[in-house]
Amino acid sequence: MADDSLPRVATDAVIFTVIGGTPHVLLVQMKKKPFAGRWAFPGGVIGARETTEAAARRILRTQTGVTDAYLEQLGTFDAVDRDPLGRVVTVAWFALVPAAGVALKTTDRYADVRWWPASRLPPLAYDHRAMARAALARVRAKLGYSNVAWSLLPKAFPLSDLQAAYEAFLGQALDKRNFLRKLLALGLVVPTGRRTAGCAHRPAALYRFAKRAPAFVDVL
Amino acid sequence: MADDSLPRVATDAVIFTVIGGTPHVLLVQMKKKPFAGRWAFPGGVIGARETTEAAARRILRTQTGVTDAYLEQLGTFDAVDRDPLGRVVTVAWFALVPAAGVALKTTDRYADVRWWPASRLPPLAYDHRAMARAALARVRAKLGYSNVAWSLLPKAFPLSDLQAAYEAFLGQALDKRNFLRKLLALGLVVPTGRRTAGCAHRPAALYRFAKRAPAFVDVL
DNA sequence: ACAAAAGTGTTGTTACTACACCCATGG
DNA sequence: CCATGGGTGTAGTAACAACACTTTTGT
Repeated sequence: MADDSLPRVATDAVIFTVIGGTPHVLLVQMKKKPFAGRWAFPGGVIGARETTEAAARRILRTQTGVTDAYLEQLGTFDAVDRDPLGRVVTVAWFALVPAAGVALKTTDRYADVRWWPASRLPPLAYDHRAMARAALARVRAKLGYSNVAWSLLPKAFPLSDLQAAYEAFLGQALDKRNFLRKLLALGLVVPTGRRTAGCAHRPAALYRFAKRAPAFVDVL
Repeated sequence: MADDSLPRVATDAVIFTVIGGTPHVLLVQMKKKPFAGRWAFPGGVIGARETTEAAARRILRTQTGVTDAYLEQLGTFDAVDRDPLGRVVTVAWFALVPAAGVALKTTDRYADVRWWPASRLPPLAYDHRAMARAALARVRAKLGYSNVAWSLLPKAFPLSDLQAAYEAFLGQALDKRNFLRKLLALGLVVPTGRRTAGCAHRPAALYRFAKRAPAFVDVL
């Protein structure tokens, strides 16, 4: 048993993706009391010589297999009674991953793992509802002033997919022409020269991000 | 002695103000080894039933007497070796206070307390240099898209003081006319009807913030 | 031929930037 | 009367928003 006077330090990972034009987050279903059956963000107490960032990367890898996603510290949640079993201070991180090629892996720690639409979450354990709100607000803002959308898409993508990702998180429709113009003018995306194939309509040009690394840009 | 396998949780407070047109931060001089004589942000391990926000408010009150400043979580710093005496995870908060009416109070914990110009800091203890960089970047950004500048000024102020605060943090000159127009158009400041007096030049109209509470606005 | 999504230009409006002179007060 | 900072308007420019039809492919 841990010393009652010292808080334990944990990490929670809020993992976002876009599925079918709407933002989704990864939730796990808890096994243990007092939240058995409840859904929550995957997380846990950090190792003795582990940083919270390393823990977040570990969780991301364990649950999704993704290793190079955009990962950012969201903030620390430390209300005294947030965990009924004792004082736990948790550092939340959020990640953006492309939906394609992610195979969710359940572990024996959890009863289930699932993508949930970010706007229709089930009741969550701990203070994870507030965490979800904060994370969604952060991602929305971040998309507007940075290039982090690269982390939501595969290396090459039709422009409509990128636009759909923006529309999904921003919750509003954007104009195709203005959107393309802006992104090209900023040098954010560049054409690969390749095209989509096998879809029942005109093939789309594939683009890639000029930089797949965080940068500040006025997208909107 | 604390259990070596459990990190301790601390808070550090990065307290900003504007003095003579340049941004300053509050630093304390450490007494104890291994950083005796070094400057650092005031901070310390949190109480058993204390949140990091409460701790930050306590530190702010203790060092400056200020109780109602804008306070925001900056982020958590948790490199394994950031404290040579053992694992300490610290949650940094930053505050904005008006220079006028702040009487710095030293405590017996520290050898000295002083305002330092944010661009010319002495060597700092721990990872506080990185903390300072992050805090300054955050404040700069925040001033651009929010009304938090209210926390840097007294309740009534001449417009030139507000402009000086912006210029101090942004590091660039702004145009008087454009600045006033923008703030009025946004409804961010309103004239009080009163004027400055006793200065050796034309008296300035005093303004106040429409809201002295956090809000999002496109200032720049 | 039809369905489905891709691609492509122009125009009006708005917001931003740049800029210089006179005014009120204290000493 | 002089020094100091306060106060005020306009015009050019650049960015943004709104908008509809044609093209290419698969079935």
